[in-house]
Amino acid sequence: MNQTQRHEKIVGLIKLHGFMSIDDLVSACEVTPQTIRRDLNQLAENGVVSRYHGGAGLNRSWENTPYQERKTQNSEVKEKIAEAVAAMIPDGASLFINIGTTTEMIATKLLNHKNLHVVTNNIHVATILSAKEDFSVIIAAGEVRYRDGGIIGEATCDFISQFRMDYGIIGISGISSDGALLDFDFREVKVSQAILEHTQHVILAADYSKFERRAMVEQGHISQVDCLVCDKTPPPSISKIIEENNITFVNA
Amino acid sequence: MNQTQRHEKIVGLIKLHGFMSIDDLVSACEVTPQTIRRDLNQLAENGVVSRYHGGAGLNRSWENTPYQERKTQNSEVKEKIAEAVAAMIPDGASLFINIGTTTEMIATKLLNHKNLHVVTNNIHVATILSAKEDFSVIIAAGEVRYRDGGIIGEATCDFISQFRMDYGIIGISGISSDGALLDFDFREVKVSQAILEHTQHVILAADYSKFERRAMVEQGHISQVDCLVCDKTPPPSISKIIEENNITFVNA
DNA sequence: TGCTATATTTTCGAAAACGAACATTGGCGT
DNA sequence: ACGCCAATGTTCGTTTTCGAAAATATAGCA
Repeated sequence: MNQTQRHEKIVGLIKLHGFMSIDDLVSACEVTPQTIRRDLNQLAENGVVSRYHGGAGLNRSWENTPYQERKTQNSEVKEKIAEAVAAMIPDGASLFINIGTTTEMIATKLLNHKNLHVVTNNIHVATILSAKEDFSVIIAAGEVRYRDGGIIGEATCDFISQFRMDYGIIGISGISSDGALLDFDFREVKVSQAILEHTQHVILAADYSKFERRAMVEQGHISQVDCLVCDKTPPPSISKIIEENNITFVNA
Repeated sequence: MNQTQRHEKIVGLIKLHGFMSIDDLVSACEVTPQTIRRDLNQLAENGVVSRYHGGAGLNRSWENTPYQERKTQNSEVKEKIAEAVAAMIPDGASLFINIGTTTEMIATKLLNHKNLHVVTNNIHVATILSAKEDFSVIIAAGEVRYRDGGIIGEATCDFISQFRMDYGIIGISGISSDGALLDFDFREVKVSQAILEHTQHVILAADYSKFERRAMVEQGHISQVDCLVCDKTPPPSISKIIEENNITFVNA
């Protein structure tokens, strides 16, 4: 096996397992640790993998830096929001979870629940939750968006519409001052609308930064949600809408 | 933040990133490296994460030892088969990829291709391939099986049947001596049948061990495939069928 | 208050991993 | 055959990480 082949093999193994120690790779490739170190350093220089003391793991920025950046942006805040949302979901509930880095964080916080029935169009959420044996995880069909693992398209909407769930957990790109929910991709919006229409309790998870963000496509209105979870009290204009529509506000 | 919360946070971060170094966790949790080590050792003892020199990563056996074991079983052989299959797929082709550890390996080998159109019912394949911007990856709907990330069910079949692809890459649980293709889960079989029927060139990837394995459900017959990729020449009874049906045999 | 148990930091010697320098091997072209 | 070059193995001093033990902090309770 030549160097090129070994590099491919190493990258493959790392992608498969998430992390490989030097020792693992030594026994897999049957070369000396030194050679593996050289390989890993080269691969890390090219940005293919991330080098750590003792081995190498998946690249922090898997060709999609913007997504990974967003993922860690505000992660403290998102975590608090995610915990608050997870606390609202009882064991055995059925729920939708849509696209968004916040909803992915929520998924990780749901791993201690029991017997959840989840329908999602987020491939990462599905992967995270499918690790639990007692969960039933159903994934919607459609094209997988390379940026963030979201599944979108007409087929997705049709599929979503077959269900009627207890809870719908939705993230959002932005909220305008008149209470409109905004997003960037109209196909994603269609899916969110379908979720809004087929859910009893809609929980909107949004950190405060969303109130200042503008996005192109209108997805619905905040009056359609039953509960808003945020890290701060929203601006006055929104607060007023929340009161008028009897929306529960949770300050995480 | 108390110990329990920190443990949750650590596990969450590791699940999110695949691997976390001690330093990463120190800055994330704002405690001493010693504390992180103690936490990680505890978590590793409970089998929640895998401890490495310099940090901790996803558990090798994420509650699903059998799957991860299968994944590394015969990995040398599977890799050769996967490379052979990937070499047969031209850039820009459209293809189905079904469930199986071999097919996942094939997916990693396809990452150097360009402009592929992929329909799959394997969530891991979708995750692997969605990292490529120029691929269009479409995932089937249905329940996500916790053991191996396979998507199965009636909705899956209906969805698959909408397409008509150039190549179908299928794995298999076993092949009986009369050439019947066998599997363990009848819902998975339905999906495979749908793939067989809607594909021009069917490529069956099977290492030699499959010829000795028995499984319950009949999925089809080897005469339905156009190409068999294996690491050794099949047993005589199968070889005869291959010749009679003009099936291309590739010895990886 | 003082006691106890648990959690965390601090300290330090041992073990592991690291990188640099050098020796060895195995093509490859002249 | 010869030398060249890249890849790999080997050796060794340096840096990092590890884990045990002692010191400090925190919380609960009589």
